[in-house]
Amino acid sequence: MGSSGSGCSIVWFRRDLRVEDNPALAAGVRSGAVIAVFIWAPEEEGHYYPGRVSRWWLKQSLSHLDTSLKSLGTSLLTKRSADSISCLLQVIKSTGAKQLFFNHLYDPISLVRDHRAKEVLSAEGVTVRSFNADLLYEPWEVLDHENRPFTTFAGFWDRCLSMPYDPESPLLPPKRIISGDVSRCAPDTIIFEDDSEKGSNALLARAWTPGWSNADKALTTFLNGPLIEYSKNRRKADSATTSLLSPHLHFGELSVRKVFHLVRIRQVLWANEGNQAGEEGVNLFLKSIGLREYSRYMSFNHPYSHERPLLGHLRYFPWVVDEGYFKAWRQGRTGYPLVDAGMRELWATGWLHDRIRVVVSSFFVKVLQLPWRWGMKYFWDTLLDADLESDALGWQYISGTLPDGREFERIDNPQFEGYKFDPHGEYVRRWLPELSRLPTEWIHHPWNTPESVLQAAGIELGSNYPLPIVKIDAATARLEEALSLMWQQEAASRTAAENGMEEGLGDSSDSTPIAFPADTNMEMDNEPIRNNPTNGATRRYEDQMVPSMTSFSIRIEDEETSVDHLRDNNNSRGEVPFNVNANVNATGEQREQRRENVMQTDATRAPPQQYNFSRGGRRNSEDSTAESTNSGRRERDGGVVPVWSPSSSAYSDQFPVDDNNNNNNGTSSSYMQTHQLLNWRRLSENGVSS
DNA sequence: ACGAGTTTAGT
DNA sequence: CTAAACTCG
Repeated sequence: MGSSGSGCSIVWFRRDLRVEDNPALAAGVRSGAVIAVFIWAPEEEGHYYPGRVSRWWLKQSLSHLDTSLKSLGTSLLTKRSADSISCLLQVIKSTGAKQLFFNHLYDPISLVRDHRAKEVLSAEGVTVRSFNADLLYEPWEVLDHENRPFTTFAGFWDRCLSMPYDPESPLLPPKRIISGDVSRCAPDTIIFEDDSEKGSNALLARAWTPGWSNADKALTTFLNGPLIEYSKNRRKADSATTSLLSPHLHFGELSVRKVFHLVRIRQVLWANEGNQAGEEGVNLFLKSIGLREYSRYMSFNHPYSHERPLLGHLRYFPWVVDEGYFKAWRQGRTGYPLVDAGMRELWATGWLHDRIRVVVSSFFVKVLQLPWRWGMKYFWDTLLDADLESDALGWQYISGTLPDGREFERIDNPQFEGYKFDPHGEYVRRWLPELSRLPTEWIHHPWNTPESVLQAAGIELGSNYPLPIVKIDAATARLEEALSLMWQQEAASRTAAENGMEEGLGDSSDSTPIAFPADTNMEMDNEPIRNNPTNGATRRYEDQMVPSMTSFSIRIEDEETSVDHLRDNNNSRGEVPFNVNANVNATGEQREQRRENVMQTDATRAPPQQYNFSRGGRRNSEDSTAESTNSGRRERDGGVVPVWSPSSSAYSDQFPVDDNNNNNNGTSSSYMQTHQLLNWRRLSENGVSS
């Protein structure tokens, strides 16, 4: 039966570890014999080597997938390599495969690698096709009325929910898979955990069952239960009423399109019944799905956003580089019970309620004023559902580096949040046994608890539970100071730029990020922490400067050019087809075609890489902007243009003239775009669907 | 990333 | 008078 070699196709599994609604797999099955491959190449991830619990999940999930594939007639070929592409080449050579199918990823590393994979393998005569399996809509499908990417979540999500066509319907799993011949291609054994990790991992299996069909069960459970109460319960730190789907979603065990469809069915049902709460819950849940979508959207449109704040002024924020603070935060010894409980839970379980993630990260950035990339990296290392795109988005929101994020100057007080999210202190008592006898009245602020009460509860502050490592009012003052410093430096650098100094003042010379601390492996040493971890630690202010990403060349323009740029730049970028919207009124079949073509086209026009929004708009300050919609401050951190090919680093063509198209006199490409926009409108008016 | 309470802009 | 925008813990 092994249809020997010729003509068989490789389905390259990555973060789409499911057989259901997997377009790449479906395409492989349609075209004949299939070789399913997973390549473990963590070296490619740079310092984002997956954490222990994440690797544990991956291991389980792969073995689950292998079992499913075996029942369908093939199996999963696992390879270990430092370089996915050369590994694919090797598999292709040894099996004679003629096609490669895979599903899209949107993290910066994958964008570059997958683009290269297409170039390299196509050059070898392999047909390469890629698909959307991770999103409701591809990032380039969701544009504003001027065909530019949205810069706020609200705009983005509104658009997603009102697109003229529905997300693709989920595909059924294949009934049978014809196995390609892998007899000449030896599988590698992948080591996902070392011996020291096995013990800790054993506990995980009690709480979680990875694997796509288990994901499906988890989804059903959620839909039939917690979803109705979702809006009610989400205020609580403790509730088991979250969907618990995120790790499944991260590894693509669950199709977000399926989730969306099933949830929408519930929504219609409950709307008909007049179930107000249920409908509200649905909207909230969908919004969290939307944030996940948006994280991919942001990553695609601003691929450096996991390294670098999107609002430029944050570049000048004097982060407190203090590993003592960092350690206290990690160990749950900050002196703020809600924060500490969260950090202990994270450490113990790899899981944290969404609400508490906000609390601990906000504390990290606003009170401790540590560089947010450290926190993000710690989340990456410890979360079971660690997801670079989602976490980058989350941390950027918290850090106030997004136009619709929380203002930076506001400090969330863990004491008040404690009584909001954990009104009875149950959550704190569960994770901080040393406080378990403290009455609810004091549970979220032990530092001003009367001595007698503390004694009765067996607490000695500074000894078995720390005093606050930073007081809130001190933090507020320090934050104010830091912010004014930041604005000063920002202004200084702006005038420097205006005085004709080098435009590209963001490029590599002054742009090393604050390095991760040496012990970023984050394993918690059990050394008891002193009362005040900052004693003796040198506290210094440093810029968190623009990191240099090896794969991209980053350009920072000044304002004048970026405005022009906004209009007429069609910066070239490999992945996005120019005519993405061209057949909006296409049939489903045509749309599928389009879907499959996406990311193969080279003559492409990206939506302008622009981030010139005003933040906090209305409270207009010193600014001179003439932008019609934005009245407030315009950030100088305007267009940053990722260049997709790692090799083409020279940025000679700052205003590339479009050679396929008629020339660009300011609005050229918008002829097409306006044209398409009309189609879109017409389409939705006619209610055409496919 | 909130959400309840309050102010202000818009019709 | 309603909706959007602020404020604030």
